[in-house]
Amino acid sequence: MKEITLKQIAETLGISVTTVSKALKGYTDVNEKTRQSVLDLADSLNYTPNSFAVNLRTKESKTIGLIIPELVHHFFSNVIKGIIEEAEKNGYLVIILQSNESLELEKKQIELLINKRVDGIIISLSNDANNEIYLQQIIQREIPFVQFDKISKLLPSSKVIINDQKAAYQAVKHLIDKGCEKIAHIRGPINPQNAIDRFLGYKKALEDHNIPYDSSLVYPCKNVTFEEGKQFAEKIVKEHQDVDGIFVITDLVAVGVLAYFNEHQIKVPEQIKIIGFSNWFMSQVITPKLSTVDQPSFEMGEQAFKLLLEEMQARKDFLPFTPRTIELETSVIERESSF
Amino acid sequence: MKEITLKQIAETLGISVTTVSKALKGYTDVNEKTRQSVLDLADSLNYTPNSFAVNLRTKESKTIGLIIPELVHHFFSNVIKGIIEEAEKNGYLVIILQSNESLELEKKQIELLINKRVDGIIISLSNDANNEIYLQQIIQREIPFVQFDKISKLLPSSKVIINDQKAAYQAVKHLIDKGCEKIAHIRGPINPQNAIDRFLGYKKALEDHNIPYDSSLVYPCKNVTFEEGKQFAEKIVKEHQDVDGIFVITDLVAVGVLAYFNEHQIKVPEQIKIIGFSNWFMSQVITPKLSTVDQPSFEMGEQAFKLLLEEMQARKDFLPFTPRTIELETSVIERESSF
DNA sequence: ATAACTATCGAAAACGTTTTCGAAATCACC
DNA sequence: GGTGATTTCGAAAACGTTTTCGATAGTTAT
Repeated sequence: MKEITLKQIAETLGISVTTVSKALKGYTDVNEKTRQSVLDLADSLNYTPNSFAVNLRTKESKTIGLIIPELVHHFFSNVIKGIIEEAEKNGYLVIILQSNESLELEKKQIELLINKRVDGIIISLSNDANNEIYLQQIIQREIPFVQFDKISKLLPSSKVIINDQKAAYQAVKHLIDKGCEKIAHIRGPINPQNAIDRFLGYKKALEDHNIPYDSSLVYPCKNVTFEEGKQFAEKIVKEHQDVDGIFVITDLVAVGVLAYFNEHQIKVPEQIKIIGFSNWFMSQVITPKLSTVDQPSFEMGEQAFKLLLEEMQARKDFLPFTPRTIELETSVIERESSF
Repeated sequence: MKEITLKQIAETLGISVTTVSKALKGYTDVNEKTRQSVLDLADSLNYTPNSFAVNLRTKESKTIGLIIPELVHHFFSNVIKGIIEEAEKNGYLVIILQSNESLELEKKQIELLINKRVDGIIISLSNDANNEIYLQQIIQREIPFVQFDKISKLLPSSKVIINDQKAAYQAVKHLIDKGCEKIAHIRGPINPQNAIDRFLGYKKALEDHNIPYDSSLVYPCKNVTFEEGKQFAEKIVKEHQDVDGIFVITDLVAVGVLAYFNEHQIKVPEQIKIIGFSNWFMSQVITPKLSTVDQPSFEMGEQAFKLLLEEMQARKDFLPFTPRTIELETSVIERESSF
């Protein structure tokens, strides 16, 4: 039950640890015969290098950290999947942590990862995060670092994003094209960049189509939940009887809106048209099926890891590295809720 | 930008590495004055121990591995969340891998984790896994090991499960109580233990209520998807016009069934009543709302980690350890699809 | 004064690997 | 047979920590 080490192999073969190590790592200065005998013995003993020792020696662990606000979430699940698969292809493992949208926790998680000495960090910020010291610290320590989705523009790191403003613009334009003339917006919280951008896209689409902007038609979520969707739906129809379209920050909330309308016999899309964001799976199975904006979540994860890998390799080779930003395409998906 | 080490602290303070280490770790044989000076300097330099060296020295990494069949999955997302939170409370980090329901990948992932020398492994098996060598290997190597949800009874490890047979029995009994007399079952794949147990629960419930079992009413899924739900729904109504109830292996598939029925004006629950399994979030937002069996997924994750921790600590203290199995409670949730 | 403690420190080994550098042995060539 | 090149090997240092085991100096008891 003892662990197999280079030393043991060396002793049974009567050679030095150095030679064993070299044989296993494909160095050329080892005789083909000894090389084979090492390989054979290592194989029969099921030898695998002690990763703790390798980490210490090479100063890397082939492990990255990932921090997201919320695990039980269709969009983030897909991103995680993309990151894990791409990481595995390149020999990296992924440690996942949750910030639960709490600055306190986010800070703690980052410190955990730094102390753990992961080779790199990928993060989607919690709602209130912006340019905190603990985030700058990552960059000061020259830890490879990629932001995605909910980013801080102030932090000079690589980023994977969509053009939220443009995507929102297209969503709202879709409602206008369908005949909506008074469009409400259930927006995300005040701070996150993507909530701001989607709001700006909403506003711009109205302006470009000569619809006056009315700030009382904008409802900011606090927690971005299904329940909030129901609450805002009620508020909207009570405060503005003539609203005929709603653009919602994300599908989960939009589904809440639909649920309220279904319960209160408000016809969608006849009376009010709705479009969500992110293309959650459930959007296509509810009644009526929810129009939305598709966001390439899996690909976002893949790209995030690729950017991180670029930086990790540059740092290892002492090459200069300048952060890159990748912007992925989105598309409006028209379903029953906006026919 | 250099890493702070014990050696550096020792040199600036003019004392030995040993004393610095002892001061930081609270040994009693170090003078209060030197102790304070060490703590102060370490603090101002933001010293954190190099985890690679600590791992090597202590032979543990405070990291566990988690393998699940599929990340984008309401049930598993919740379990993961439970595991991560409980792990973090106890100072452990979690590496997550996906088997994608492939034996090949599952084997590879386990080898990755073993080579990584994680302190323990938690797994929910892929559908075809049973008692493979690479699974036995975990136990032979005495790596702390916990199975949950999709388990192999043959592997002597701790387990966190529900009583699938009982839960299925109650689901089917619920349909019978509601007046169903010809109940079909869309079951999971052939191999997984929980699919088998749910099927047995279905059968037993029929028998106990004097409803003849008819194997042609049982439809086994291959991939357990939304699409399969739609396909089987069509098959069922074509092959058995008089079916008045369906018990479905999991909500995702049940939602597919509902979707087909909605599209083809088959009234649920009037013509056919449906009950799913697992209480996915979307079940409460579709029309009609889906009855289901609630499974405490988050708690399952918590318990899984707790069992793993028990074993990790026992092994560290060279205490004997006997695997334990925890069985969590389920409950039928009655919604519109079975009124 | 000596003996026996106590308090405080540090040298050194150990964890298992990687890599540098040089030594020894073999070979080729004139 | 001497020179230089090539092949093959291994000693040793290094990564940064933890822990054992003495050593020293100071203190108390006799």
